[in-house]
Amino acid sequence: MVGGPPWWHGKFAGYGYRMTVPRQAILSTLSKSKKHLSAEDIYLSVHKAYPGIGLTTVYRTLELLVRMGLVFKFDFGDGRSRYELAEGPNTNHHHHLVCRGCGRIIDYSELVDEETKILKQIGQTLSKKYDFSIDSHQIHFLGLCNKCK
Amino acid sequence: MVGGPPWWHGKFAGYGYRMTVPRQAILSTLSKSKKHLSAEDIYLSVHKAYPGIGLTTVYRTLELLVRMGLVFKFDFGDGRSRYELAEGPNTNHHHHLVCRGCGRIIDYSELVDEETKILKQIGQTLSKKYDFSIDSHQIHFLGLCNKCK
DNA sequence: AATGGAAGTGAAAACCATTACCAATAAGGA
DNA sequence: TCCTTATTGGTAATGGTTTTCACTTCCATT
Repeated sequence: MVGGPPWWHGKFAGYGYRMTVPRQAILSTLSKSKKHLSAEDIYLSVHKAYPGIGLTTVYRTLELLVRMGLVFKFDFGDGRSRYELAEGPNTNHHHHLVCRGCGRIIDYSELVDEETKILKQIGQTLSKKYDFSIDSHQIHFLGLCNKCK
Repeated sequence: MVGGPPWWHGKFAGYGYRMTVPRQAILSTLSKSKKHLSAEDIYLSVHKAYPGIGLTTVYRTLELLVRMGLVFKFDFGDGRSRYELAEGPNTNHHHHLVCRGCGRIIDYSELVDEETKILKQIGQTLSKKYDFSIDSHQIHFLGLCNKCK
C-alpha cells in the first residue's frame, strides 16, 4: 500500500525527521488525490488501510508537512482546512475559484504561468522592501458558480 | 459616536435591509480601523460604546456585510476570520504578506494596480470558461518575516 | 543483543471560534 | 400610533483543532 521509498524520503532525513508508517500513508493519500482533502478526509482514507492511525497523528503530520513545504494548507471558508501536496509527479500548479454560494472549488491551471511570472517579480520587490522571505503564494477568485448565481 | 447617515445607508435600503444601531456601530468600527479585525475585536470595540450589542449580532452582521459585498472576509490561518471594509473613503486596495512563523500580516499596496490589471484579464477568461461570476480576488504571499527567519 | 534518550503516537479531554435556538425588541411603512 | 416582521441578545450547542499524557518506536551507542 505504501510502496517503496518515494521521492520525499530524502527530505525527511534532511530535516532530521523520521519516516514512519503514518507519515508515508498520509503522503500516499495526498499524492493519490487531486482534490482538496480535509483532515478528516485524510483520516478516513488512511484509517481504512491502517486502522491504528489516529486523527491526532493526521493533524500533527499535516502541520509538519506544511512546515516542511511539502504540503499547502488552504482555507476556503467552509470551516475546515484543506490540504494539497505541493509538488510531485502528480501535481500541477494551479489556483482556485471559490463559490461563495455553495462552497464549490474549481481549480484552474490556465494562465498560471503568466500569473506566476508577474507575482515572482512583485514578490521580489516586496521581499526586499519588507525583509520578508516568500516561499509561496495563493490566489483566490471569489464569486458565484453557475448553479448559484 | 455613530454619526449622521453615511454613504452606505443607500445600499441597505436598496437591499431591503434595515439600518440599525448595531449595524451602524459595526460599520463605523470597521471604517475607523485599517487593521484586519477579528469578530471578537469588533465585538469589544462596539461593545464599549454600546454595551447592549452582543457577539451573536456581530457575527450575523458581518456575514450580512460580506454577502452585500461591503466587507471582505479573510483567513490567515490563525483560527479566526478577519474582516476589512471593502470600499470607502479610508480604504485602499491592498494584498497581504502572511508570516507562517508568527502570523504577522503585512499589507502592501505597491504594484497592486499591476496585479489587478493582469488578474482582471485572467478573471474574464476563467469567468467565461467556467461560467463563474467573479466579484473579488485575494492574493496571499506566504513566508517568514524578518523576525522569524 | 542490550540500553537509554529522544522522537513519534493514540485516546480522551480540553479548547474556542462560530452557529443555533428562541423569546424579546425595535425599525419603518400604513 | 399601530402592526408586521426583521432584528437582536443571552445561552447552549456544535464541531474542527489542539493539548495532555502515558505508552511505543526508532536509532546511536555500548
